[in-house]
This record gives sequence, structure tokens and C-alpha cells, in this order.
Amino acid sequence: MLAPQSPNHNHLLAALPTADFERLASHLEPVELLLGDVLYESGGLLQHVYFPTTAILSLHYVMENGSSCEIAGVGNEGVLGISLFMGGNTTTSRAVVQTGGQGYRLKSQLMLQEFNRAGLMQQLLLRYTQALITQMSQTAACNRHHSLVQQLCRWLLLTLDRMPTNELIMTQELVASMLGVRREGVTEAAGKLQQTGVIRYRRGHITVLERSGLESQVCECYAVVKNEFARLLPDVRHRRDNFLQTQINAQREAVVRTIDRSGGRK
Amino acid sequence: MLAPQSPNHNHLLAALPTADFERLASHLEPVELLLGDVLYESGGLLQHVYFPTTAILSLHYVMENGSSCEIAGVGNEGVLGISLFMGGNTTTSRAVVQTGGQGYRLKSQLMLQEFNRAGLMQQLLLRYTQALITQMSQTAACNRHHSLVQQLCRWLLLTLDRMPTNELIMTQELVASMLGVRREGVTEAAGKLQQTGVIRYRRGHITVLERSGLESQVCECYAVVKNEFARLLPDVRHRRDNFLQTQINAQREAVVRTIDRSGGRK
DNA sequence: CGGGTTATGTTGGATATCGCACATACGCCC
DNA sequence: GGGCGTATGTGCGATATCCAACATAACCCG
Repeated sequence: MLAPQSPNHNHLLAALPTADFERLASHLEPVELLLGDVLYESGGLLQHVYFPTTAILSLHYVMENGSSCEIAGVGNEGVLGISLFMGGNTTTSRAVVQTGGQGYRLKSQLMLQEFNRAGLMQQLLLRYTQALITQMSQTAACNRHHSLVQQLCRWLLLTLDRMPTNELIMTQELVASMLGVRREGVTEAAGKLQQTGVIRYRRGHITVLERSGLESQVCECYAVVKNEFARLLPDVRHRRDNFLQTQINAQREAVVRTIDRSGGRK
Repeated sequence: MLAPQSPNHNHLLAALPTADFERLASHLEPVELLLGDVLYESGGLLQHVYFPTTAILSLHYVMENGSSCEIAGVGNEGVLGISLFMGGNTTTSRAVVQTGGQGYRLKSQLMLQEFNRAGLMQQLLLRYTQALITQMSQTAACNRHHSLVQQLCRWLLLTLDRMPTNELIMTQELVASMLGVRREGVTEAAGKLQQTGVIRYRRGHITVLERSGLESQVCECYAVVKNEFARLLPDVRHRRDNFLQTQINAQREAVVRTIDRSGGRK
């Protein structure tokens, strides 16, 4: 059973003035995003952009030798598919679902139209892109200079901030491919955190018990990224819950599982 | 003695239609950029954007513990200061001159105006930003997975592509801070390349003897970045050399050394 | 042309991560 | 409720980079 979230759960959509939002609302298509779904393949054309509400997406780069790492994460604070309006309509990275959940998607064509109106949506998207750039550069620096434990803390905190609960459905193998390290390394780092009572995990689940424990060990990278998002995208929401309710009801049964899972889950 | 280059040496400026360019031309201020000059400090406000012609700039991230690494480089293919029009008018990274040379700068206010015309300039800037994002993500992945020698080759090739000559004025210490590794590591990696005759170096100079030697050892990251730039910013130039000549002559003596070097060169 | 600054070369030991090969045990599913 | 696929735990040695402390030598500058 599926309980579609209001588009308001996506901060970008929530920040739109009602006039702008109304124009898009009927075209926003609710989608269920399952762990491992591949939304964009490297080099492929972008058919839709995705506004996550409860799902969390991840931009990966997969190298020739098969190893990979996460470039950035996308939660309900943002949108997947910025390269559409940035000019090239393909990316060099792969986008996968890191945490299953819901979101909305919008056809590329409509997104481009909206962007080209040069209204608030454009401004929001550009600011979001700027924040994403910060996240990417911070990741690059963090990859170079910080320990695996620190990076794990950073990743957990960033993910936690995008989640309603404190439990991640996530194998260590998956975390390893995010951080671009070996699975054994994650086992070791996670073991340390568990021993000090900061997290607890079992097969495929990681529960954060003491957020402060992560914060005390994490490198500066987390705060930098977090602050930059807060600075560029302050939490302005236009309350439109009533307006939306009819639309949502109408669409409730029309929710589609649109992603072919062929490439998913590896 | 200073020989200002035509703004045409900057690919973005060169790609502008004459009408757009004329609007800007009189505001483009030629600047001499010296090795080590700090153009933006982390968190500072952007007063100008910079269009390098012969200079090469570098975006650095400096960590709390003092170590640093390069996030991306900016040569005559691009512009420094994208965060201006992306929305935040500060960056989290530092911009320094990596190779001395010339360029043009434009007051932030004027740049913003031009961007907001939503003309070709905007499109070019966005496409350039997209290419820069590719460079950043590739750097993040490369930092994680590739050897120091490979990264040095990547860095040399990317830099070489932005230079008219094959000789870099650059200490190993500087290269080390770019790649985010120790100076000794660079000594060792450069030593290997020198032993096989690919490069030759002396105190503060690195000369590339066999470009093919670098290309045979470099990781895929170089090609990915290069291709993405070529795809997004094909080399369209509007020939305006005659038009410009008068302006350039008028400005020749007016060239300013505008950068206070206090933070420079470290 | 000589002195001093600064870039480069070299060493040895510490550390983190890798790569591989397993052992173990959880939990889904029949 | 039992079995099997798969996630996790653990043990090495190999490797790359780090860290610190020097020795050497190139170049700039007076």
C-alpha cells in the first residue's frame, strides 16, 4: 500500500509561489522509488527530473575498473536532473535510489519550460545547484583527507537529515560502494561506532542511537555542506496543503511504478 | 612589459555574438594575474568574475587541519566566479592563480545583469558550470580510486591543455597542494615520469617532453572531463579581432595590477 | 661570485587501506 | 521450522601514502 506524500514534502516544490506551483501541479507524477532502482544511467538522456519526498537518491560515479563512489546525495531538499537545465541533457554519473520511498517526477520538456520562464523556480534550481556543487567539492576534499570513520559519520549524518526515522535500510556493502571503499572497511568502521554505542546494526539495517556521537567524530565536511544548504535554501514554504488535497486524492490510485528495474540492485 | 591578449582568447567571451559582446567589451578590465594571487578567499564576497586568457586559475578547498586540494581548474575555456550567478555570491572554496598570465575581469553587478538577460551568455555560463561540475565529480572519484602517478598525469594534461607552451612554472610543493598529497609524494611520482623521459623538471619548472607518455598512463578521468567540455562547449568563436583592436590599444596602458598580494603565494 | 633561501632528494618507520580467502550467522522463503 | 542465499566478521600479507627529519643543491640577489 502506498501513501503518496504531498509535493510539499519536497522543499523546492514547497518553496514555489502558488501561481508557479499550480502551473506544474497537474504534471507532477507521483512515483514509488525502490531501493536500487537506477533512474539515470551514465550518458543516458534525461526523460524526467525527480523531486524526492521520502526517497533518497544518490549520484554515483562508476569507474572503468568497476569501483564506484557517491558524488552527492539528493533528498527532499532538492531535485535530481540538474544537468537538464544546465545545458547538457545527459550526465556522466549514474543516479540510483539509496533509500526507497516516494517522490514526484516531471517530464523534461515541462521542467525546461518552467526553468526558462526565469521565475523563482529558476532561481531556486540554480541555488540548489550551487549547494550541490558545494557538496561535491566537499566530497572530493573529504575523500582525500579524512578517515573512513569520519566519512562514514558524515555520510550517516547527511543521510539521517533526509530521513524521517533514524533507521537506514542499507547493507554495509551498499555503504561501501557509496563511500568508495571496501566492504570490510565499512564493517570495521561501523563496528567501532557500534562498540561505542553510537549506532546499532543488524543485517541490512543501521540504526543511529546517538546522533551526538556522530557529530563529535565527524569531520568539518558535514557542517560545511549543511550550512551551505541552509544559507542557499532557507526553509521557505508556501502552505498549500488544502489546495493540493483534491489533486492528490485524484492521483492516489494512478500512482505508477515507472522504473524498469533491469539495471537495479546490481 | 605586458602584452594584453584579446578577450577572444577566452572561449566564453569568444563565443558571444557580437551584439552581446559589444555590450560588455568596454567593461572588461584587463588584469595581470600573478602566480599565487588569491582572487577569492573562502566565504568572501565576489566583487568581480574573471575570464582568464593566458592565466590559469585554481579552485582550492583548504581544510581545517591546513591540508588542501584542488577542486577544479579554470583556464581560458571558462570563467571564475560562477557562484555569483548561481545564487550565493560567495563560495566555500578559495581561488588562486596557478599559472601567471593575463585575463579580464568584470564587475559582479554587470555580470549579473548580463546573466539575467537570459541570452546566449546565460546559456554559455550554465553549460560551462555543468562542465565544471563534471570536473569536480571526476576529481572526487579520482581522489578515491587512482594512484598518485595517474593523478599527476591527469593534472598535467588538464593544465597543459590550457597552456600555450609545454613548460609549467610550478614547484612540486605547489603541485602537491593541488593534488592534496605530500610534497615527497610528488617528488617520487615526478621522478618516475622523468626517469621514463616523459617529463623533465628543474627547480620550479616542469617541462612535458612526451605528451603521449602522459596519455598512456593517465586514468580515464582526464578523457571524461575533456570530452564533457568538448561536448558542452564546442569551439564556436565569433571573429571580432578588428573590432576589438581599438579598445585594446586604448586599454593597454590602463592595465592594472589589482590584486593585493597579501594572501598570495603562501 | 659567494651566501642564503628555498626546492628537491632520500631515508626509515608508522599507519591506513587494500585484496583475498575464508568462517559465521542472520533471516527470508518454501 | 529447516535450508540456503547473502550479509557480516576476521585474519593475514601487500601496498601506498603519511610523517618527520634530514642532506643536497639549485637559483636569486646583492
